[in-house]
Amino acid sequence: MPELPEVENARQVLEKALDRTITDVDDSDSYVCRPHRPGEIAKALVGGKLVAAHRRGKTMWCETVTADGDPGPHLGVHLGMGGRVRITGPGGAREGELAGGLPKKSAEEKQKDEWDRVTVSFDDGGSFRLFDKRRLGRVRLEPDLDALGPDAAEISRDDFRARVGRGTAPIKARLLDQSVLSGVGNLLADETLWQAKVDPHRPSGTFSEPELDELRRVLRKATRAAIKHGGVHTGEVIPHRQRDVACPRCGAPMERGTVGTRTTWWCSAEQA
DNA sequence: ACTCGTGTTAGCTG
DNA sequence: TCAGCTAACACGAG
Repeated sequence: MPELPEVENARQVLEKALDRTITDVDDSDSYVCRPHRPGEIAKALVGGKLVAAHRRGKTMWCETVTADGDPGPHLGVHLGMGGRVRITGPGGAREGELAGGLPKKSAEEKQKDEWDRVTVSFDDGGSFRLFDKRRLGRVRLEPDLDALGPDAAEISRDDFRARVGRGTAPIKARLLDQSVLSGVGNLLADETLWQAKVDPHRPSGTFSEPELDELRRVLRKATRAAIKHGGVHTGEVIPHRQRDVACPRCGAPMERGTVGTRTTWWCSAEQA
């Protein structure tokens, strides 16, 4: 679920976990905490604090300090396909809603405790948890950011031209490649290409510089709007990713197919 | 019962 | 070596 806008939302919530002394870490889920052994993350963090929460693309990480106030390891957090950040306050009281996922379908959305895959407990009785039904999220020490391209919301015009405007794969696949630029997921890619009236199948190397500049402008606009409104599902075309639905702009049928291994929707008239 | 999926990545191929 | 593609991952939802 989480793409760049949801992760930015989650990062802001994660800031509520800063500057609280860590008393315990449950890192016993060795799949979510791979490649660490159980206890390894706990040993590195207990006694210290998280002091800053950063994000690049869909990856978050916290700076930490040790009990002595020296710089500690970075704590990487990735929400995967459906993870969310959950923060509790002193005494364990809930602090706001889960951050980073879909809007609630119903008021009584299930939140089983066993779906808290990693828990960082603080001396005030509160905690930070990675809530993730599917366990495709990750928590790890010293996450490697080298393989990530520039953040999709920050990438410069020249960088975008050079990184996106090459190769023979479909433009959609290029936008989804986190090493090219980071943060674009399946829905944000569809939204951006629809807004820009670009065929998702078109090879990325065939775009002119003005076309790339326009694509970047639309991507940044769609990304900012999604952050502001609470997620990619608030896009203009995303609600129209259904069978027998017309393009909300021109009325032509929306078409469905697979591009770059992912389910893709596009306007049969404007994005052909 | 069975298929799908808003993400990542190891491994294969040309 | 690299760009591009596929399967696998885990498990709930429809």
